Amino acid sequence: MDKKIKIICIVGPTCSGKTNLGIDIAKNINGEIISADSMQIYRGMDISTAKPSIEELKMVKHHMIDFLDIKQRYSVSQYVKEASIIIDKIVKKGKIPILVGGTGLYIDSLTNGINFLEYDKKCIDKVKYIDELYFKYGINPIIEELVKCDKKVLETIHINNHIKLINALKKYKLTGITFEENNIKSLEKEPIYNPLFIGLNYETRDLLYYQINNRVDNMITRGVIEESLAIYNQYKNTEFLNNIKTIGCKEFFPFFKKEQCLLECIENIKKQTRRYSKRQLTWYRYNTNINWYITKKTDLKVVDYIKSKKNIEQFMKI
RNA sequence: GCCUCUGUAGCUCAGUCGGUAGAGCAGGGGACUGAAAAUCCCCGUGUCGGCGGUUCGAUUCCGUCCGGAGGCA
Repeated sequence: MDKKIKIICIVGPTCSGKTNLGIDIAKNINGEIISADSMQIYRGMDISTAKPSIEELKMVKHHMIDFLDIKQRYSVSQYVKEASIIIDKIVKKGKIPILVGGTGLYIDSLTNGINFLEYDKKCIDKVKYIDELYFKYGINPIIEELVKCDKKVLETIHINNHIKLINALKKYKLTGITFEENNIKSLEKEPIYNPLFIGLNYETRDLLYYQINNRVDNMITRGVIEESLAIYNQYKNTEFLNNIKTIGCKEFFPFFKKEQCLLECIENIKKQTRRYSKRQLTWYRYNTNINWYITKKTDLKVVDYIKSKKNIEQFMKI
């Protein structure tokens, strides 16, 4: 009955041990890893995005990692499209696809089979005026246009969330249908994947935060400052600098500009990472299919791998 | 030892001319469909240092004790 493609998804907040577990599992069940991380896609930010090491990358084949220039923009729709092709290839080789990553939107969009409507590339120019409008006059003209074409979206998206409002208007202009209609349409096709979710987390928030703080200190000794400086120097006078959203990289820019002392930047990275992990947990909370492995210890690898292995074996038999 | 200042939320501090208190930060919760490590929304009860006194009523005034900072010996 179930012809869906079995796929293992390892999720959890940053610092919870996803990378290690993913590699362990992949080695044991003949799998390949598809990263689901919106920042590890970029080249040049190895330490700040906590990419797997060169040794780890040699152990197991990794995809969707380290392939894009910082100048390039990326999006969920591209991710779903490209990851799907890769998964298909892995399965055809007789191997197991293992999705590992912290970007909940990417994972859910893929596993829920969200179908993003294709835009006509010629149309993208038609939508540029929206950014200009916003730049010149702020959010009001955007709202005025939305009132005319997609009033309902204003009930869904908060008025202060300008990015989403702008995107909603662009979406309408590109597809001719409302935000809600787009969402319904995107779910019309049955998902082709059957995911097994494995979630990693710590027993207390304090422990998670302790791990995060430690990791940041560790990144410093491993050379994130140098790594970030190289990026800063390369893009400092360009528009691309603002595109860099990576926590653990962008926070150093005020230091390089001599606007902030180093210690402040480091503390800020810790804080931003803590907040990020909290947002990740909020994202995962609603997904009741996740099999959580909660630990008191700071090393999740051994015990939890054994537990998840049993789970995986069962899952593969179905 | 004496004098002065000080003790209020996890932290830094407002404030109440006596009617039991509020900001920032930290933190917590939530949303999320083409930027998602992004973006946005919501959340402040705490022995007002302890114990007494005055008062209908004290975190506020007075006394005393205990912290902390500074000054004089």
